[in-house]
Amino acid sequence: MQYWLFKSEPNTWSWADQVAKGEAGEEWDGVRNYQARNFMRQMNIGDRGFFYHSLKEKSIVGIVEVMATSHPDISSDDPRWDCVDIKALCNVPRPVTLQEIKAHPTLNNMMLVRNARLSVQPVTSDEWTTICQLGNISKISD
DNA sequence: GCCAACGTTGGC
DNA sequence: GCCAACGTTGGC
Repeated sequence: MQYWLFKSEPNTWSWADQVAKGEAGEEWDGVRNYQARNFMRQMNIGDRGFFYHSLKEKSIVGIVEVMATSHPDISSDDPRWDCVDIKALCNVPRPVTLQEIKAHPTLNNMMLVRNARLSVQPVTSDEWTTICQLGNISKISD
């Protein structure tokens, strides 16, 4: 299993919006960046990701699961763009802030720090574990 | 509100 | 193929 990070402006698409979709999930559409698209093409069903709120909040607030692999993004008439579908798995009881990430020796080299603008990014298993600990995520139910 | 970082576009 | 100009994003 691989780990990822999905970044969203909360006023455009928030964690609450994602949670409201429940098991139905939602297409992660609208990505118009080759690097982000290529990461989505690498995703498999069951991969997990952090849901990050940019702008004012700047924190990881949720865990999602990839429920459909990459397919054409119907929100674009340009065939270049693909997207995956994700569903909310659980909340992060104690949101992990960008400030903490930057200050943490295991996390301060994350893509989120190095390239804040990339909207879909890979996360290493070390980073995943560390953030789960910081966020008080004891166990993710299946 | 400002600006740095990054990506894209288009002229040459 | 280079690079200047421009638009967008997101942290501060």
